[in-house]
Amino acid sequence: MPELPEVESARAVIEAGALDREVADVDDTDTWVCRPHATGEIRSALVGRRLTVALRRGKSMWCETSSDGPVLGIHLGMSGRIVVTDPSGDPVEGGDRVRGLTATSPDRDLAWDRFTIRFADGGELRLFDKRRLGRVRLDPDLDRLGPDAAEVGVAEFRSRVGRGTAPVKARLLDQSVIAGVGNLLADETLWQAAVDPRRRVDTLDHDTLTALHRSLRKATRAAIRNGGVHTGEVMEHRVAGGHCPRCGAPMQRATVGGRTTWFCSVEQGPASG
DNA sequence: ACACGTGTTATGCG
DNA sequence: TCGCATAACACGTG
Repeated sequence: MPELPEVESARAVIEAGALDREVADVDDTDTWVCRPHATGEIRSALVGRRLTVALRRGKSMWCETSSDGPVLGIHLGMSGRIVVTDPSGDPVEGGDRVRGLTATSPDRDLAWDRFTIRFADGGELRLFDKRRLGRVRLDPDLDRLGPDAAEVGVAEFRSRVGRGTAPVKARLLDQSVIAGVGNLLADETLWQAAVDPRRRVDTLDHDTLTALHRSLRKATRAAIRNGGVHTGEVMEHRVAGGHCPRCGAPMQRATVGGRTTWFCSVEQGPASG
């Protein structure tokens, strides 16, 4: 799930529930997820401190810590979720509302908790991640991320996305170009703008890039508002036998930018967009 | 049993 | 060195 909208929800949960609480203990024993740190390294850096602010850029989020402590970087990967609980153990509302209750259910598989902060008040912040592709690290390097997809202005969007010769979808997925767009949000954006995902960016004119920017902002904000990228208009039609919800033509499948891609065979065909 | 996947990154090639 | 494509990563799910 985690693309920009889901990460923003996770950040908001941390902001609403995990700040200004003293860290009593940390479980950082999963050194696959807590890379490249040795067990105990993140723990000793955080115990006694408090998270002071929760920030996000694209799909990366991070927390600053008190007393000039290190920055705690968290990336959800493909399946990570953040759960914050109050002193009585109940989850803070606001995130994890997409689907699957296992992250918050009391009988969840504890092996899927890959990183846990225990607060002195008894509550916790957990990274729940079945696939283990999430990452937790101190002082993450964020320099290679492009501007946030929800914030980037149209002129910068056109100049960055329009550079090069890659297919437009691959360009949208490149986090160093624009940060936050994943496979589903890219398909939704391209469908909204009626642009062929396979089209090279050097064939896109000024107005098409402008339309893409508008569609991206619209799709991103709608997804944040509605609870995730799965709420996009074309999402349920990304299946074999699916049809374009606008014109009724068959949806077409291809691999673009290394990812499964669904698009309208007519409106997003080679002769359009 | 087997293919697939919402993300990132190392590697290879022109 | 740059831009781009692909494989690999871990592992649950259909």
